Amino acid sequence: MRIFNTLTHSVEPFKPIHPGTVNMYVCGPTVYNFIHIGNARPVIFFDVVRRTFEYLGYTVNFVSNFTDVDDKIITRAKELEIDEIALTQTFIKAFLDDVERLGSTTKYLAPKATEYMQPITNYIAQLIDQGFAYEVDGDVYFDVKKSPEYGILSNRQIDEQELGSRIAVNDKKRHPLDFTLWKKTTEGVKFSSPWGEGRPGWHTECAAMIDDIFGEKIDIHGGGADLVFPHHENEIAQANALHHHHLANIWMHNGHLQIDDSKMSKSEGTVIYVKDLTVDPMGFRLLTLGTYYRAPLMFNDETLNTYTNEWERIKRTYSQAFYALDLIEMLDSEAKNYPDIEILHDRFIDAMTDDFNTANALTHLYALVKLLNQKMREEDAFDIMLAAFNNLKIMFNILGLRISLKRLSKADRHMYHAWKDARKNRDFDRADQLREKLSERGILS
RNA sequence: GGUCCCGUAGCCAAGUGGCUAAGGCAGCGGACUGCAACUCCGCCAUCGUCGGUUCGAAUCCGAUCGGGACCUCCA
Repeated sequence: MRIFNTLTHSVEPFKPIHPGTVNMYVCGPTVYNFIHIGNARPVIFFDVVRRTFEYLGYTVNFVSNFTDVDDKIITRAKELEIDEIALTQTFIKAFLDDVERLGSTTKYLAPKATEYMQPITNYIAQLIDQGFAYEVDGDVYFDVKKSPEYGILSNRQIDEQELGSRIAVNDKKRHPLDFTLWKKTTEGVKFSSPWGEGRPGWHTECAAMIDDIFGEKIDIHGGGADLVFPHHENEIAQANALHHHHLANIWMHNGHLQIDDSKMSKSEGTVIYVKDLTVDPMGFRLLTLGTYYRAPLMFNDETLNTYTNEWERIKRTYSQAFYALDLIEMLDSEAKNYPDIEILHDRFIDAMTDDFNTANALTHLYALVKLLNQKMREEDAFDIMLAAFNNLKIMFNILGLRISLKRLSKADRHMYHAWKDARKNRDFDRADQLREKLSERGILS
């Protein structure tokens, strides 16, 4: 397995800290709204990372947090005139529903900031004790000048930044890049701390959770490319201060989704939510996997339709093979080995282990689909069909492409054979009736 | 001002020094078929522009044009 590491800016061989185990953390959502299709990219991609490692035999400890205390949450709760707890509960559930719809697993450790106050305040206290943070009027800031490596991840010189380019400079800070660890809060949900009532800063939340949950450096830390600076830079600064390491061996960042239809641009304020996707979510998942994860992902109606149709095509082949094999009761048979199929499988895995090159992996999946279609046109190629089908299933599992089919009932089998007989006897009225029924059952497609 | 991406056929997208530039969609031409759908076979690009390095470049360097990200809480 080779992975591009933002920290070293190069592709590196993956070496787990503990053999056979991958400890990974992905920055989760701030739960104040539904997630949009851009948020869906890491949800899909890092799920595939996890599945790939699991296929390779690793135990993956996957953690992704919920930021459930934040200014945006306070603002949104006021807008909707509900309390913050109700708001975050609503959107945590909505998030998990979307994750499920996108075909990613929801079975992972998902710590909430509000439930980690003790570890977080302890973490901040340690930073103050060791001289890396300072308190001003109930706020606590991290002192970036105390961190000699500050800028190591994002390759920035702290004094060359255009200060206040987006946000007014806060004069309580010793240096404009100093970031908030604890923020004095007068409204909304607040927590007590040695520095008075307030709430934790976002950057310290993730760092403290990782510290508490894993207790050591982790293998992989992931998130969107926009998090490189300042969020992940700040996480590294804190870990470096307390533990003299970079928090994670490998930092992975997915590129952004680009909507090139101006009518749907962010500047127009029209955001597409995952919950509002009208196509099969698997089509969207395939679209996401069709592009290398670090490259920008082009999204528009045409690309969405292309991949949705592609998914229909793949699904059709899979389903036809499934029923063809079920009809002759071969689904549970032992598959033989065929070099042509082994090669496609191996190439697929090679692509996946080459920094998760899903775009290349898909070409081998397409080749397998084609092979399966060729074999289904032949009269008696069931052995090789079975082998191809089983391998396609493996690829589906790694990519998280979901399809559930029910095995044929006795009635289904009768209907199928009746259809075949009707065609043979040139009773086309009856054949068409049966074809329609079989299509409704999903057996013919 | 700083850091960093990208520009490959109508569309999406691999490839990052060397056989005739993957793959998919769309298109075109065939085959199969009771009809239709599905499916299969075949065809379809010299890599934004200019210059340089090299025996050899889409791949390296420079310039230029065009698009984009980040520079305090946005995946």
